[in-house]
Amino acid sequence: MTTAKRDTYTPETLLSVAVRVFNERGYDGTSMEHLSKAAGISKSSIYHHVAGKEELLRRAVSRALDGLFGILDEEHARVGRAVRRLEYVTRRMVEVLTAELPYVTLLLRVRGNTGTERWALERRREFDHRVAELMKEAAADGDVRADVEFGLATRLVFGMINSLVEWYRPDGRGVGEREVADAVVRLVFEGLRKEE
Amino acid sequence: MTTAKRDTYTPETLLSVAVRVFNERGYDGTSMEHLSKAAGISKSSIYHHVAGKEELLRRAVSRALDGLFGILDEEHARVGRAVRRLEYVTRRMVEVLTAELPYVTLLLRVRGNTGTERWALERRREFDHRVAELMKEAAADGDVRADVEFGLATRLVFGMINSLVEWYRPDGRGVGEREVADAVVRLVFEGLRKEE
DNA sequence: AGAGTAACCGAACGATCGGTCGGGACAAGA
DNA sequence: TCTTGTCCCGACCGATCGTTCGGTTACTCT
Repeated sequence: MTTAKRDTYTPETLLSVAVRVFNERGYDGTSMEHLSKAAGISKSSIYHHVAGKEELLRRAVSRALDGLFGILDEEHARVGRAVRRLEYVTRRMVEVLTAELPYVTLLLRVRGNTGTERWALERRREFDHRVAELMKEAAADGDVRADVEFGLATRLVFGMINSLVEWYRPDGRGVGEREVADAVVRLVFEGLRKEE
Repeated sequence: MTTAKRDTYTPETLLSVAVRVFNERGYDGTSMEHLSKAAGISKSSIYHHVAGKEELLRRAVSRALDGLFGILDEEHARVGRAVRRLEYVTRRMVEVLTAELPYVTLLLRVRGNTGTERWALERRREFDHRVAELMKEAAADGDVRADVEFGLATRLVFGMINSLVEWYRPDGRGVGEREVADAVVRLVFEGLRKEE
């Protein structure tokens, strides 16, 4: 049996606990004492698995960033008409956000107080820039409205997608991931007003 | 001369400094030492003007909440067809967010660790609920698309508007408040895709 | 001149911060 | 049985946390 033994921590399982607490209390609002209570082991035992608090943060935001950048490597994000690639990236972003929700949540809340946080912010800006390029291309193709500047439109669309981390909860019988992705794509591209 | 003397702090002027630092470092990531450096007075002097760190937070989020709830009392938000009221509230939210940017920014980032923060979260939920009711009415009128559930649509629209605090900076020659409000209303109601 | 007060300060408080240290319990391999 | 390594612990570290205290300066009012 390969699935047995599951009572001891690994860096990964400890990370999942830590990320949950980070999101509940905020990274700065979480002490190692909080983490030790949530994990059920002593504070010093945490250091047997990870180097410290900041490494937990680095592991978490790395996982989120890998998921996001992975989207840009997919075929549908690289080939085809820009507006179609933009729509694909939009949908995939929703999927990655919901799949890696706690990690992306943490990523979107870093403020830049430490070196790790500043690195995360820089990578985020890089991702945003890549998507903004896509929006720019779609605008050049004449496929998106010209009366909203592409940089502004990009930020607003990012805002809508990223807001998922503030309210989406995957458990139980809420809205499903597919339903959210459909709603976001519809609202972003077609708008709220009923089509006549 | 009534405009002279402006070198001593009042609770209000101290608040504006504190809110700026809170937004730069996060509330939990800001120490009273940070505040004293930013204000140019000693740590203990801060307590001459305000009761403590949490009172600064309470004053700040109160100001933001007053601005937001004030919208709902305005005439255009109370009378008329629901979809028109919704459009009005959307535009006014952008205006309040930009006008009270640092205060609303702080409000949107509270996590609920203290009593003050939990109170702020509760009032925010109340505001969100009021706007969701508006969306529900517009849907009942048949004025907004029926293929996106109204609660989901409300959250996504809130997400787009609230994302302003992550990037909008009023200084210098960036995008103006009016331009942002126009862009948000257009994207929310008409969508990104070019109209044929 | 004297009293009152607003604005500020340095020093210190107990508590908590992230992190270190030496060692105990226990299972596996020899 | 002895060694080795994993996993964990309580006790403790110096630093920093939000806050308090006693006092000084400077201005206003009488």
